[in-house]
Amino acid sequence: MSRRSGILEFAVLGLLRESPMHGYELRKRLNTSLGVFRAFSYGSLYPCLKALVQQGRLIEEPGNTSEDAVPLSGRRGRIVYRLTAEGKEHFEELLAQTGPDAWEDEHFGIRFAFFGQTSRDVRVRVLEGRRSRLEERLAKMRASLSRTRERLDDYTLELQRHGMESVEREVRWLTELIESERAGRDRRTDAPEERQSEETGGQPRHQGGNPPDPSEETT
Amino acid sequence: MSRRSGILEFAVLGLLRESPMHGYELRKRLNTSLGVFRAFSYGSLYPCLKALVQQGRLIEEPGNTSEDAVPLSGRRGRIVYRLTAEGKEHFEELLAQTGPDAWEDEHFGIRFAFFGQTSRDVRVRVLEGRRSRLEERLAKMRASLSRTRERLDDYTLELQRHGMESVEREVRWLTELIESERAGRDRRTDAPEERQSEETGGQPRHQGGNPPDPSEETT
DNA sequence: TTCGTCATGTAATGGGTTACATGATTAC
DNA sequence: GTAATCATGTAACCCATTACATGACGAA
Repeated sequence: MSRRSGILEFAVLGLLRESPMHGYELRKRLNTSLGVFRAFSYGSLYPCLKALVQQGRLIEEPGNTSEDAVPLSGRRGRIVYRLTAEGKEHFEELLAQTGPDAWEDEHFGIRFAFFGQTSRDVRVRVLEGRRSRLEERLAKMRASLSRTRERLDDYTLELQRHGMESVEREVRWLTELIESERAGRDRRTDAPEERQSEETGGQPRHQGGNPPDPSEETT
Repeated sequence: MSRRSGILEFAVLGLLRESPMHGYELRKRLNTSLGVFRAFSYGSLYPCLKALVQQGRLIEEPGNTSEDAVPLSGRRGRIVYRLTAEGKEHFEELLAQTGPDAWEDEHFGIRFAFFGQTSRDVRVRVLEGRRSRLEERLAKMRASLSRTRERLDDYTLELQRHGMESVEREVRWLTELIESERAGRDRRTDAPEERQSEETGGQPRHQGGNPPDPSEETT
């Protein structure tokens, strides 16, 4: 019950995979690192966490994360959430999915944000999917502009012009990204299995234990 | 009951002010002219229309819009909606509002789309509101980038970089628009009341009676 | 006669927000 | 001792979507 699909679950699992956190902090990260697009509220976050616990993807642990300073007497309850093995597995399945959802406006951003944990071929597929999605949209916009009836006033026109430019810009951006993904050795359907190491610089995941500084609210 | 505020109502009133239409056509216009951003479905449109009728802002009229060709036997029911005097008044009130909602992502686009029917000072206020909203956002992004802890991987970084560029681009766009609005004579809080005529070319509103061509689905 | 498009509608659901309630801890 | 921030949670609502049901009409 309560499918709890959607973007939030994905983001939560992704962030918790990097390191365990409690809800309050999780929400902040959601609205800074990833939150350029969306801002989540506690009203959605906590129920989501609960559901994930019930599904066995997360476990709750009592407070004091790892900070030896300020050790016990952690503020009130302070429940730290950690991914279970099952949760990890589930997240990896989600990462591997390249369904048409992956390149819709809302999903794409969050997918991209976790590209660091995504295999190269999935990355490329998502980028290409996104690009062709946008190209469809462009075609439609151009068609609608050339339809001379349906006369729009100057403002509507300006709005569409600006919109189209934005989309074109994103297409160029995607093209660059795709090329640079391919540049990392890959003649397409040849090599038995890529070794991935220097491609993105291989940033270390899971450094575990965040600095004791909570940093301020986004307001 | 059923507040029915939101964006849809605004768009519906705005489109119907330009000329009466039936639901099906309305929806198409929603998804082409204005729909660069949002796509509405019948499931929201029809209930909205009904509510507006109940509130006395719209009246339903039976079929055959004004097309002398294909005169009677119009496809099934075909209910044409027309703004009442009260509806018109209500829409004008909405147009005049410059509450902080007006420059949020979702609202701004639709507000802009009806700038043709908006007075210049409101236009400027909305544009400026939007711009300072985006500038706030930029400041926040820059702050979060300079916070060196909170180390993000390359992809997250790239995403934020691209996001910031997009926002900066929109800010420049807004600035140009604001300047060109001001260029239309206006030394700010001086002139008793502007006469508006040549500012946007004064496109004729309300040409009344749309062409008999329904134009195709956006699919 | 069947298919595609036009055309209208409803019930169930979805995925989130707002506002509220609670309380501990820290800084002044 | 009081205000701000940290921290967790719930209930009520919002605004829309999906899937479905219905049916007329024109063209192949």
